[in-house]
Amino acid sequence: MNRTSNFMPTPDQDVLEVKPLRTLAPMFPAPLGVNVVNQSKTPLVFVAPAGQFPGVFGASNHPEVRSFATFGGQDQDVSGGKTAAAVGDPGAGGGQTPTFGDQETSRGKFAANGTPNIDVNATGTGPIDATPISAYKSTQPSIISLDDDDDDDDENDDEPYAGNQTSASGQNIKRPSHLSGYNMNDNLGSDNSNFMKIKRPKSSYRKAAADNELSLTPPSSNPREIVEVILMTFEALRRRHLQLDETQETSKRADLKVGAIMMASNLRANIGKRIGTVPGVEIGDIFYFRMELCIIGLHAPSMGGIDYMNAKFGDEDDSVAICIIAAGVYENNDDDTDTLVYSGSGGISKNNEDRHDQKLERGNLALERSLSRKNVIRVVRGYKDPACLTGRVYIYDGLYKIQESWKEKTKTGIDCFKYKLQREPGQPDGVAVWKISQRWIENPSARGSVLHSDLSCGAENLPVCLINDVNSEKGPYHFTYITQVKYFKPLSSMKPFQGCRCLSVCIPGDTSCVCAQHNGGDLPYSSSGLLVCRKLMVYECGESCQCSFNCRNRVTQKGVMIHFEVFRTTNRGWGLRSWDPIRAGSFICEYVGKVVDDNKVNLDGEDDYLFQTVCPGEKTLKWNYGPELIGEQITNISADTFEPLPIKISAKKMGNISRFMNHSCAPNVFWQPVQFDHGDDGYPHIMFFALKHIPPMTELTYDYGDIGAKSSGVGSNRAKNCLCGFSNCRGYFS
DNA sequence: GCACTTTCAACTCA
DNA sequence: CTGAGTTGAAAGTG
Repeated sequence: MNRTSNFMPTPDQDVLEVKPLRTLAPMFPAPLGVNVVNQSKTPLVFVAPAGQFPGVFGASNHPEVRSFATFGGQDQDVSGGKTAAAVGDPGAGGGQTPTFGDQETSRGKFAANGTPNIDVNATGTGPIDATPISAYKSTQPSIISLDDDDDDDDENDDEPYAGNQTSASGQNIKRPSHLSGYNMNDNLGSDNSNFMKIKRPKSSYRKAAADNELSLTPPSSNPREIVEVILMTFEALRRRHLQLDETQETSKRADLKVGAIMMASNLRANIGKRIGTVPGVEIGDIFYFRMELCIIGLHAPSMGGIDYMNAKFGDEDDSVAICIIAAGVYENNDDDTDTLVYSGSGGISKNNEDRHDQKLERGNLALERSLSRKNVIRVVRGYKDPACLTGRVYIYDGLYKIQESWKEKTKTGIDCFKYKLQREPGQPDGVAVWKISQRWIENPSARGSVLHSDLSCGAENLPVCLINDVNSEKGPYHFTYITQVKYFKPLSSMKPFQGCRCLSVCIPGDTSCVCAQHNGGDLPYSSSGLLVCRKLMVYECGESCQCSFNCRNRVTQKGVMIHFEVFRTTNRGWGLRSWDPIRAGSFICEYVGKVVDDNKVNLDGEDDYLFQTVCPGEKTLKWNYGPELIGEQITNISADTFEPLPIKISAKKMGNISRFMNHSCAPNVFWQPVQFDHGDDGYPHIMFFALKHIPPMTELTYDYGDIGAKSSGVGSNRAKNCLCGFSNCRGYFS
């Protein structure tokens, strides 16, 4: 396999040469496209916690069957649910009608190649990206170290790209020579006081134990995976920072702090500016912080709306725009998904005195130059987060070109530059998917191809649509929709759950909260309900707790909060996806079904809907990584130490939406044991959480597990061939 | 290289 | 619940 191919322009492309304005040094060292991965490094080193789940046999429950929905089986011999998330060859799907299924497919599946499925080069005469290398800190382990020899690592050839990154003006990007600045134990005359702005209590920046040192080597040369690792690390650190900040009265803005850490540690992708697509970033990708755009190389300014750079056009240099954020700060109409009128920057001010006409400089000038140079410009659109009143979501909407520009007076009477951008043809839908799914949320009847408006018949908080826009099949085989797990013994006979005595709600940092103690001292969810870390077990507050139902430590027990649809896939039965964007760490749903007696499980024959706690692949196991960057122990579970739970749940005859989630070796969902209504840790609730940010209409998949790994051994003959086709596909699943 | 400026953030709190 | 006020990081600019 040609490991460099993802980064190289094809030789015969009409390549635009991009070079720094003020240096003569080439932007990237030869040879072009040298890969950024050092294979010799161990990927991530995890230190797994000791211990395992106590395997006590539990009792049962009086599960409440809140609804009874049945569906006639069709004559077609295709089951829903547990089938491999087969990935179609992009070219093999000929004849498919363009549907949202296709849209979804193009997002998830083509991701394996990390190659955007549009040919920017073919879309006209405009210049193209000629900075093909997705730079990544690969050769130096990112560790927190007290070891400060004050040497000048800028001359260290271990960082092949260090001296070659440039800013838009061609200046070398200043980088830290070491990470010791984060150690609050000593200052050591660090050469960059920027580090000291990152405030963390001394204790949390202590040196990581030697056996915890890791190198955050990307999992592969696939730029998509690199970007995902960067974003997952950012989010994991941000959630943890938030958690720490709550208990200590430190300042907030975990996004900025973590962004700075990752910048300083060079844990970022696509360093160096470029015109056109960014490797590993796909149209429709969603983000929740500007810093995320920053660290993956999509949009460099941390606040500014216009990203621009000097590029060479023939023999001439020109400063052109490369990416804009349209977040509705200035006046703009946002009805059309293919055109965008963007306002130049400057002029507006909070107090009216400072208001002035916009000037044709910086970003505005770059946009003007892009109009004449006709280069493509990335567009990111920002919207209010429907799930969070104060939050924002950013959606990457692909490449646009400026068609015209003009100057007009705003309502407040200042001159404002306007730029009309037109979306390049042939790109998959980005914001259009967002807009239409938002419309369905407001008005579900606008959704076409509906077979059933609510599979749950009112049992869930929100209706679950059944959709088939692929073929004539009328629905999955008969099953009963239930919303709670059915244990084989009554709940009252199980070990009781020890609750807390917090009044009103549990407060972070309250050392007397029994529930926090169960969870290792911290509340497991952030204030917005995101799971902070993956754990062996999460203990929510339950009925035996004194706190109210509004307590933050009650998330999964409140049930489904997402607008789901069960939809017909093209080649793997029925699948599950969402109309809502889902943020990493969000609760999705519970694996509901009938808990089966371990002694009988093999007598029941084949059960495609049997959930077992089989060890998942490393993408799932690595969800938390990054704690070592703030000097904490790594608490991840590894495949070697993973211990399955005795619980087995069958959703064959009764279940909920989770029975439709397909398998993938590159999943976007993971399972997490959660307890709140009994104390038998061998039989917890199996709750699903988002592994990463999931755009609307993306199929939800989790890793069914690797039966080849150390696991229960039960059902090892049940292996199915996996067709998911991702670069690291194991080839089978349980 | 340093100080300063600019900026379609992201909070908090009244 | 909204808007004003506050604290910001990165990178351009001189």
